Amino acid sequence: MADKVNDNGAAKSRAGSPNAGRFKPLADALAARDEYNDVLRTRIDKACALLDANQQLYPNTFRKDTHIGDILAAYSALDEEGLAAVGKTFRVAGRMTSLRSFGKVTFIKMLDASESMQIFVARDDLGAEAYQIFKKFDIGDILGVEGDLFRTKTGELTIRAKTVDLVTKSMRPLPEKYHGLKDMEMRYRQRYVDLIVTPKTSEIFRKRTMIVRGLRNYLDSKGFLEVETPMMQPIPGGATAKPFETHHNALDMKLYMRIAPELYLKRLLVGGFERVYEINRNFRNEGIDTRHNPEFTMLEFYWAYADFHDLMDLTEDMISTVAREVCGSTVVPYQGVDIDLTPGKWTRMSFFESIEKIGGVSPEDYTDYARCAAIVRRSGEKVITGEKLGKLQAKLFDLLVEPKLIQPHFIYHYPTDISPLSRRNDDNPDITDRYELFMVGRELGNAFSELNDPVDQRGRFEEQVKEKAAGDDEAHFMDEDYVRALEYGMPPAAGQGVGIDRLVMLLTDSASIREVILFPLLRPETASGGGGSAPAGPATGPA
RNA sequence: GGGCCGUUAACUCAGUUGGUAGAGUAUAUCACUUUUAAUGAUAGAGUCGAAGGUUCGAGUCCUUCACGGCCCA
Repeated sequence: MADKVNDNGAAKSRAGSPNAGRFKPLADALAARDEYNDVLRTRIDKACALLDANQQLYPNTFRKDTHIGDILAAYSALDEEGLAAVGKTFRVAGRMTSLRSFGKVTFIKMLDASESMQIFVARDDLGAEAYQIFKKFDIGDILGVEGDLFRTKTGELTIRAKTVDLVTKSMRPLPEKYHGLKDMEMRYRQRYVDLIVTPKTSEIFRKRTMIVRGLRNYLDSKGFLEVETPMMQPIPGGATAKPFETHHNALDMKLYMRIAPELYLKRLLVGGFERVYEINRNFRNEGIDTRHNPEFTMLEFYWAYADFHDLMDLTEDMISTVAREVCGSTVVPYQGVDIDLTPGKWTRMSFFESIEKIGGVSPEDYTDYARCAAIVRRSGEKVITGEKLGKLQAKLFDLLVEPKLIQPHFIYHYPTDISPLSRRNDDNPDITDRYELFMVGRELGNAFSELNDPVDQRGRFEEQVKEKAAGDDEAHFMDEDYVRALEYGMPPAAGQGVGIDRLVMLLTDSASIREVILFPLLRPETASGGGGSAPAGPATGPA
């Protein structure tokens, strides 16, 4: 099939090469996917020619001694004379991302893990033979360069190459240098390409790491112990969500991917750990949109001998500290709006007060089942028969209040109906000492004083089991072992969950959760569907 | 699950009332020893997401499907 495509002269030269056979599997695979175009053919021809010239394509012998970022940091301030006085050569390695050739002299840009900088490659510096080889290298190849520093006529700090070695041949072309990679699907599917050509993308993921590290440092400094609890659970608990199911063969046992670590972390409070946290993945078998990915990262932490008021103070301090570390300010821009995370500026308002003041629904309406249901229906949400008042009120809140909470808000005293793991308020058993944290119109955290009365907890689980039986597949399971743990006695405590992906979205000004997850879940590629004609994975069944 | 939008060269995008498919970048060849999206010349490169339909004729109109994006539930 490949033979039928018009070949230019270069391919004919490959036909006579002793190394041509090495590339046949690649060419065949590309042809089978209808990807075998001129550009790829030329790359193979050039790679073949390099082999013919005894040039290894993937040597692991070059060793760099300097990162580009270190060179820029140390020498950006020096003028031409200062650079000449450095009297040192540097060995750098990275990907060639652009190339401007003037015949006997070429400027390239090299990108390594730290930064990008210009390299000046002249025939007279390399020697004619090495320069001929260099001219076979392509944009996208990983090169190793040894050279010294100088400034070009336009003043740019540049490495003058004494040697240029091929470190890794790239067989595929990079996207266009000016417009970059715009196709969202390809950016997500081929994140490796996105990371090469979109500086903003690698910046987001560096920041993500800084954010997670900042949270860890903060909690560690407060005496919290990081722990790891099961991701595969026989009884999924700790949240209202649909779990993924899986199966353990040797034990012939149904297992669920966890929807939250909560119940295990609280078992640790029973066990005597007084401050614990976990940062890890949760899995929820629900829809995918700009703020939901089936697997997402959550911070949960539990603090004995504290209550939800203590948590609010800690949360303000923790998030503003991380924002300052990562963004340099406690005021961060998000999609055109400045969000003020400065401690003390976070609004604290009760759930019902927010429904009245922000949602514009009077107590006569939201405390009356029929009126509440009518407002929910009018706002476009369904009311399920037998649904509890607390659930309707929560829907009211979601519809009328949440989208309006742009600046940080702690909304506290949630209805007990929808808070099966929270401690009841001492003065009013219908509400709990629970809050949720909102900003930019979405939930960022969920926290409460923990319910540690085993009798109350058993009753709440039983309520949930009834709801599950009535068809609510998000309702909680009964967890006898958890209740048994409480029966041993769990110290009074408060705990919180923080959605890390959403926090990263906020602190990196990202509109979609997929921008802050390296490999967001996508449907498998198909031969005819988007994202280029890339391989269909094993997940793709017959049509 | 519903609505809207997108899918054209490797990348970024044009494509008129339906009449044989275009540009820039990239690639190849040539020229060029200080460029910054280098420049100039020449050339090659397309299953117009897939499958049906309407039509003398479909990138364009219709239907279904796939993948993605945004909004809603």
